[in-house]
Amino acid sequence: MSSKKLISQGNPSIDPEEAHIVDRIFSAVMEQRLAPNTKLSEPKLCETFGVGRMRVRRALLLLAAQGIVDLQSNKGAYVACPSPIEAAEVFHARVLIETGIVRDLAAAPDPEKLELLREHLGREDSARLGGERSELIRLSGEFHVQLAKAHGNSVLGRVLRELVTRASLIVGMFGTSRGETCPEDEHSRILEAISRKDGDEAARLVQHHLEHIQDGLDLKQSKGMNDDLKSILGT
Amino acid sequence: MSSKKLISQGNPSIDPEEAHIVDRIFSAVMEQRLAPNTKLSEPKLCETFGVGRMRVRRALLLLAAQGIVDLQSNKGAYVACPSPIEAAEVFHARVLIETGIVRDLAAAPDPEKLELLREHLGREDSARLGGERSELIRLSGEFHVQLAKAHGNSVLGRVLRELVTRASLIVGMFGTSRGETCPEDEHSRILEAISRKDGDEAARLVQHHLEHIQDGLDLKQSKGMNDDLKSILGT
DNA sequence: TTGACAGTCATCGTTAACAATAATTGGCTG
DNA sequence: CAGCCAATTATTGTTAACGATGACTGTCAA
Repeated sequence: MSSKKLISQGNPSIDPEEAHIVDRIFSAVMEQRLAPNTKLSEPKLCETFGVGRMRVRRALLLLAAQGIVDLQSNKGAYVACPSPIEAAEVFHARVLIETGIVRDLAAAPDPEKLELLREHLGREDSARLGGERSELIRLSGEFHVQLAKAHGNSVLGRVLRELVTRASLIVGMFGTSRGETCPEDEHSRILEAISRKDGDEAARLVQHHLEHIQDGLDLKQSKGMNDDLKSILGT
Repeated sequence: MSSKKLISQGNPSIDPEEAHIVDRIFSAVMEQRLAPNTKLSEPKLCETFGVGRMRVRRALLLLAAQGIVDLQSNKGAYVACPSPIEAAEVFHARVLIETGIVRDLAAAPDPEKLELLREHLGREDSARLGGERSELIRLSGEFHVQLAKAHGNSVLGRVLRELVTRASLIVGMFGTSRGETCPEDEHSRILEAISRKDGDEAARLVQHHLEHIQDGLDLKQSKGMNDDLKSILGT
C-alpha cells in the first residue's frame, strides 16, 4: 500500500526519473526516516537510484526550491533545518490554507471524495492499531494532503504537500516525545464537521488541530544541531 | 524604480545568479512583456544574461517547477500556456489565500505595513496617470504580493508571488481588451477595509476583485495558440 | 502548383573530464 | 600527550565536447 505511486508534482515538464527521486525524498522526510541535517551526497544518491549525477543534481535543486533541502555551496546538500521562525510561518500558512480548504469542502461536500477521506481514516486506524509507526506518521501527514486533493484544486494540493512535508521536518526537529502524531480523533472530527456542512466548526477544528501539534513542539531546543556542535565548541 | 531588486526566492540555497535570471523572467511575465508560448531558447538566454548554459538550464528548471515555463523534451522551454482549468484553479487558490491574508491583516493591522501599502497605491496612481502601461500592470499584480509581504509570512509570500505571476500569464492569454488591469479603486477599498479592521468586508472585496478579473477573461478563446495551429491543422 | 522527401542546420540532452573547494588524516613540534 | 600544520582524498562545481532529436529548406515528382 505504501508503494502507491504519487504523481509527483503532476508537472509534465519534469522528467519522470527526477520526479521519482524527488518523491522518494519527499516521502522519506514525511515519514521522518530522513532526519534534518542529514547529508545527501551525490555519489550516494546516484548509487541509490541508479542514475547519473545530473539527474540527482536537478532533483536536489527542485527540493531546495521547496525548502526541503539546503544546498550549501561546495559542501553539499543537507536535509533542511527549519528555524523556529520558518516553523511558525509554515504552520501559520497551513492554518490559513487548510481552514479555507475545509470551508470550501463543507460548503459543497462531494460524497465520493468524503468517502475516500473516510477510507483514509480507516487506514490510519489500521496503522495505529498495527503499531506501524512509520506508516502512521506518513498517513497522518497525508490526511491533510488528501484534504487538498478532495478539494480538487491541484495548485493548492501541490502547495499543501510542500507545507505538510516541511511541517514533518519541523516536528522531527522540535518534536517532543508525546504528540508526535496527530491525536486519534481530531481527523475524524474534522471530517465529521465537513460532512454536516459545518464549515466554521471544521475550520475551528483544523486550526485547533494544527495549533495542538505546534504546542507539542519545543522551539527552543532543536534536535538537529548534531553538526552545529562543531562550530559551537570550536575555537 | 522598476529596477528595484526583488529578493528573488529569499532562498539562500539558490545561486544568486540563477535567482536573478528567474527574477527577470518572473518580472517579464508579470509585466506581460513575455507572452505565453514564447520560446526561451538556451543560447538566447545565455547571451542575454551573459552566463553559461548550465545556469540557464537550472533557472529554466526552477521556472518549470513553478509552472511558469513549460519544458518540452527535445524541443525547448516555452512560456507556459495555462489551460482554462489551471486558470480556474489558480484564481480559486488566490481567493482562498488572499482572503485569509487580508483577514489576518485586518485582525491585527500594523500601521507601518499599511503605510507601505498606501505608498504602493500611490505608485499605482502615478503609473496610471502617467500612462506607463507596463509599469501599471506590474504594480497591479505586485499589490497582491505586497499584501502577503505586509502579512510578514515569507512562505505565503513566495506562494502568492507564484500564483500572481501565473495569473498574469492567464490574463495575457485570455484577457479581453478591457479589464486587463485592476479597476482603479478596488485596491484602495481593500486597504481601507483592512484599516478599519473589517476583515469580513476586506475578504469580500478581495474575492469580488479577483472574480471581477476572472469575469474579464474569455476562457474559450485563447490568444496563445499560435503554434497549436500546426498540430490542429496538421496531417 | 503542391505535396512529399531528403539533406542540412540548429538546438537540446547527456556524458565525461577537469578545476576548485572543503574534509580528513597523518606527521610534526611544543 | 595535545595542538597545529601540511598533504592527501573525496566531493562538489564547471566547462566542453559529443550524440540525438526536431526544425527548416530546397528539390523533385505528381
